[in-house]
Amino acid sequence: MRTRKDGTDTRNKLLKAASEAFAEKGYRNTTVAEICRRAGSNVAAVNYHFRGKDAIYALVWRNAFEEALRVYPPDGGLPPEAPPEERLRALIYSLLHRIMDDGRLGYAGQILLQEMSNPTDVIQRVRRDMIRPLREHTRQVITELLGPDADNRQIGLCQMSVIHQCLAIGFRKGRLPPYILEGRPTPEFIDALVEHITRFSLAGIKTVRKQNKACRT
Amino acid sequence: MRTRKDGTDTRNKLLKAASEAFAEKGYRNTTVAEICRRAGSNVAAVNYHFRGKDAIYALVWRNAFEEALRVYPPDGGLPPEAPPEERLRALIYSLLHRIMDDGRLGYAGQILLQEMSNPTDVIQRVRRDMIRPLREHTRQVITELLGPDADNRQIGLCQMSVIHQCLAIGFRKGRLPPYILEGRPTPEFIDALVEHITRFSLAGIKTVRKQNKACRT
Amino acid sequence: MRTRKDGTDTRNKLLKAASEAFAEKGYRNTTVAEICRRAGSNVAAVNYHFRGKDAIYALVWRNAFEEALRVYPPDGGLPPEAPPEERLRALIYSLLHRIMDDGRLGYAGQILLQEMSNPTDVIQRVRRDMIRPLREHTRQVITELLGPDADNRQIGLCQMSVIHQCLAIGFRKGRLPPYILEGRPTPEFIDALVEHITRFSLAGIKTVRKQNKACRT
Amino acid sequence: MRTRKDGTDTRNKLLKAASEAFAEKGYRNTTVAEICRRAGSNVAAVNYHFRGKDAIYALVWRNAFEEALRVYPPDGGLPPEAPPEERLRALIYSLLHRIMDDGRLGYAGQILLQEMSNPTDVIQRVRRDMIRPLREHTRQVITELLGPDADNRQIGLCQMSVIHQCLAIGFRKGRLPPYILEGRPTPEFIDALVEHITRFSLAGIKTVRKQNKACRT
DNA sequence: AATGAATGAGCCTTCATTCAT
DNA sequence: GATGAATGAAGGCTCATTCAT
Repeated sequence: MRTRKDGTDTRNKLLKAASEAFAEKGYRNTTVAEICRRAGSNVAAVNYHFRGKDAIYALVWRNAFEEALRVYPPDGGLPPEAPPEERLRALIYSLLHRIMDDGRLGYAGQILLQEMSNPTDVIQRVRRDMIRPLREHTRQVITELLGPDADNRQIGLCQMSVIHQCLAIGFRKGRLPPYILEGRPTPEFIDALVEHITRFSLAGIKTVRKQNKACRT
Repeated sequence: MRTRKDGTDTRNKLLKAASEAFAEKGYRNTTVAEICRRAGSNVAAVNYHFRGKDAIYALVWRNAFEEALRVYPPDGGLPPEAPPEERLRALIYSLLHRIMDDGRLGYAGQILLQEMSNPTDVIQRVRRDMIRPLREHTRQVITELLGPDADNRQIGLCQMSVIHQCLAIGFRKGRLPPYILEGRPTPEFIDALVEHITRFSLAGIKTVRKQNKACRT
Repeated sequence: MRTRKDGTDTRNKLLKAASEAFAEKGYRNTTVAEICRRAGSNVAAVNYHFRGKDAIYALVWRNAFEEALRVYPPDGGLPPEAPPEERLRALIYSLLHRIMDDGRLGYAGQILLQEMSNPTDVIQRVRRDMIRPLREHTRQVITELLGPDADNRQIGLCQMSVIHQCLAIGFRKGRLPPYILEGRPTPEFIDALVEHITRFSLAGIKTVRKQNKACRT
Repeated sequence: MRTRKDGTDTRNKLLKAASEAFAEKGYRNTTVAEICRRAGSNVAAVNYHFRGKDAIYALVWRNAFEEALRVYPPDGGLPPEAPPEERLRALIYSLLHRIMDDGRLGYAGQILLQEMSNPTDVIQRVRRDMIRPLREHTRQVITELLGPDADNRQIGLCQMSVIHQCLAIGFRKGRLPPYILEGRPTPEFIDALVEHITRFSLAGIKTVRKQNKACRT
């Protein structure tokens, strides 16, 4: 005999099923029917509990994003007065782990990754809104590192240089050449990555800064 | 009365139509029907002349890639003996233009970009095969810059750091914040970008090299 | 804590909500869900209190019909001995107002109109049953006007001629050409209409009557 | 072994199947699937040959309308100089037959009727455009009958009075009381109807005209 | 008395591909 | 060599109704 559940139950099942599916196959290759099947529900379940495919995806993505930020906060627990070098490292650490570590993150990392390498126009606004604070934070750190003489364009370019070194790894995840990483990413490997990107970027930023001073003199 | 074409004609029309369409809307949002309509052929033409959507896409992408490489060779015309710094700059110059300059490239740049920001699993192998030589070339340059003490992982990581700074711009194209670029990318802007990424990367690479020496001593 | 209602409350809310909805969008374009939403109840309410969509619609329509008849009785308050010409005018007056005047009728007029211009097979029987007395009344008046020589078919045809001139206006309501009516129907306009249809019909009926006499002679 | 037909074949089958279905059940109660089934085709056939349900319906309706007009032209073959009384009769004859006579009209009459008693917003524009000339014609005849003193409103109202007496019969078709008509409408019955409506209307119109003269004097 | 989660049947549409010509 | 009619599989969604609570 079937028992009518609480409703939260099915909803959560759906959410979980959707997370799994989206993580594995991305938005486009996941069908509503499959989500419902995985959740043991009827095809109409997604449309009942959420508004449709788009809506449940937006929710799933949002959850994943928030979960990732909760587990790996971008400031790494450092106070705003900490030296910007350390805050840069923390920031890189956070970003890399959000993308790579599915150990503690469950599907979250995968979902983020899927959206990143296969962007959907379904959540454009949500995504932009949630990423903005992160960008502001990064910008702040880089601004400090570049010093008072930096202009907006320089800040923007350095920001891109830093962030995309991290994302690069994400894109490549699972397709990394063996001499960089064998098998799944270990914590040690991620730490090594953090180290590399931090040093590389700090050197780059300092160069830009130096060149600025030279110009000004 | 219609002239019996020799088949190359229709084929080329299809190829061109497909290029246009894929450039504008990407793989997934382009329908076979539309390609054929643009080519003035019937819906079956793609399947007849090629094997199907996947096949024509692979071909189109391949052509775009080769065209881009022809117009902007990665070595920038420099001999292999040129100083690695200059060859790095040439390489970055080449990559950036392949992605951003649709003036001389026609659809090619757009197609590459589409695939980059919306990767298809349809051409994975083709893509990997064609990119490999580029990677080898980059690797060579970076190896020289890092000096004899660098290990494979370091080389790989620096390679990623460099390449993905370039790709980042590609991803963002059209969505760059106004203080970085207003309107469409001008040659001057691309040159500035080349400059930034080159300096930033050289500084990063040198840091890695220095740190290696320190270790060894 | 919510007060346990006695059930009449919710029921009435549903009825009112349904009236609104049906008046605005007609039977087919109104969903059970919307009715319940408007009534502040849950989706099952309609099925619980009534039998389903059909049943509540039948009820709503019946109510609207009765309300309209109450406000605009077909005899217009005239005694049965009043001259048939005046009773015809009263009858036309009543019918036109039932259809057009939503000022005093609330949703009733709209609902009647919706059903008229978009007939449902859901309430066929109810409708026929409720309309029958009206028809009898009209028939009586027309019979008197036609005189003793009229046969059933003539009576029936004249009845249709009269009634459908009125309904015509209803169908057209809101889509009347500007030289007939600008904006919403005013009482004066409706009066003018009553006048037109009455005169037109009386002339028609008299003609039929005269022709009958001629035949008989 | 299946033979690929001409294409016109299937298209026509679909058109015919759609006509049947729409005639029997109206737009809303007809499913694309059923049309295709009746035509012995695949569910996608309608979308392939036409654009979708709406489009095939618009076409079917248009065909029905034109067919009806072809078989029963509104001027009944009379020259424009014929006395307006006769032209009115012809017009009524034409309209009534278009609606009632499915003997010579096939599904056309039914389809027109369906749309009339269950209007679709799918073909609003098409419908209005095709009906306009008819309206103009009717207006012309009535204007002549009303004489030079009639104003636009009077013309419009008389037009409605005339037309809707005809349509009334259409609405009622199949539900006519036995003393008006038993069984299916015979040509004789339709002729009698034409006679009734013509006389009734002429009397009405003359009354309006007389009253006008009175006013003017 | 009332709820609301859950269902299932159905609908229209899209699209890559096939096949007879 | 080329066509285009035809297919079938799938997809997202709507909605009246049911059922356990």
